Amino acid sequence: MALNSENTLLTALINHFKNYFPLTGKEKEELSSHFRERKIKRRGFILQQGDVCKHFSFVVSGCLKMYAVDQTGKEHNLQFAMENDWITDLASFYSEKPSMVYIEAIEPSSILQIEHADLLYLYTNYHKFDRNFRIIVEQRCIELQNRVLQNISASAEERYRYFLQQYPTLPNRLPHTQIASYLGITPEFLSKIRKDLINKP
Amino acid sequence: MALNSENTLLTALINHFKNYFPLTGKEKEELSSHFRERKIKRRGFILQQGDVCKHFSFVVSGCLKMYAVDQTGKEHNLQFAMENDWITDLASFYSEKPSMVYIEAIEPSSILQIEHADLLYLYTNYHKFDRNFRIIVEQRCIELQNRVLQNISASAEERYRYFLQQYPTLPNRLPHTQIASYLGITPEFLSKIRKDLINKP
DNA sequence: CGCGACGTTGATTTGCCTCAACGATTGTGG
DNA sequence: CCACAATCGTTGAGGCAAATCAACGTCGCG
Repeated sequence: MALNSENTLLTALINHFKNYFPLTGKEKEELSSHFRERKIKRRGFILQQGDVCKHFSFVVSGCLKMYAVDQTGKEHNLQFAMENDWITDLASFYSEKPSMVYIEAIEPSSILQIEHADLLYLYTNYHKFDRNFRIIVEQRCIELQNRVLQNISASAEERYRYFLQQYPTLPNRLPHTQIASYLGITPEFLSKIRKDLINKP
Repeated sequence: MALNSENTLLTALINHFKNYFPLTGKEKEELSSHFRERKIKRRGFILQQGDVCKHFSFVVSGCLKMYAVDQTGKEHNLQFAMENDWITDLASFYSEKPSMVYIEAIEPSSILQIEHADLLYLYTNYHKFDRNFRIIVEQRCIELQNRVLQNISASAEERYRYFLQQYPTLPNRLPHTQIASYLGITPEFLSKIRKDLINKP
């Protein structure tokens, strides 16, 4: 498949890699032959609990969430992925064992997906993909560690303030109950926090 | 520096890499010329808040902790690193900006450290180091995500049980107050949990 | 239209924290 | 080697942050 200006999804991915170590022409071609475009509608799943996570996904537009469901049926949001984010269940993807989580579109979304074997092919044949994905995962690691720090040290209100800083636009895009689930609090309590924040910002 | 059987610290590191993509002779030599051995005594620091984190460290023996200190002076443990673990403040290490955390030895420890520029040299010249560090960071990512899930979905008692499963030997090696700090609860409350667990296991 | 998701409010309960006190242990300097 | 301080683990009383449960109005959607 030739690269051309009409292939807008792929150009978003190529531009994304410019933030790391930019790709050569050949590497770009490999992207186009190993990543597959997919449109996901609202409430569509790209991974369900019990299935093996077969793809590493790049979000071109829209928004997805990854979450676990506990014994009582409650959902716990682990990650939101918007434009230019990556999302996958790393544990299931590399081990090829059944996943414990769901990945679901919150908005109609366009994504680019690569399969496990194809990504290994890119890793094996191109140093740069190993490097760029190392960096991508490192950044996710930093985010996760910050989130752990918040969780073990900060109150619900502080965590919400931090969330607003980190994702200023998200409260406009998704229901507050989703944010509450991400923060590890109830929707009722988040409602109270937001009321308090209005009075004393 | 020649490789020989007396170089026990380095052989631990080489053996560690056998879990990933094992190193060639040349790559092993690069390890020996870019990693530096260091003994850290109990309560010794390899990183203090405000300093730039200059090293990526591999723990050969002993145990270290990484923690943040909040406005009230309380410590919050982000990571324990024991034999064959890696520890660094990724955010500071790659950005070369001042760190927000401390890394301190809990036990007398032997570690191997590589500096930022030297690690970049290995990344640039050896595909395999980019790959192996990608995998190391991915595994840390999986751990961190599991911990976030625990934090947003489980009670203090459940988190402690999970901790015991994950690190069965740690409670013998370090004070419970350190574990409480890791779990995000007070030492007093952990004491109560442990009392309850004796009665109903 | 009517149903189901959402946001809010209030009353009540509970998980966990704070503070204070106490032995037991560790370790450290004289 | 001892004495004394510091750290640790535990217990209990009281308080607060956040959950639970129930109710209600709103809105978007089939």
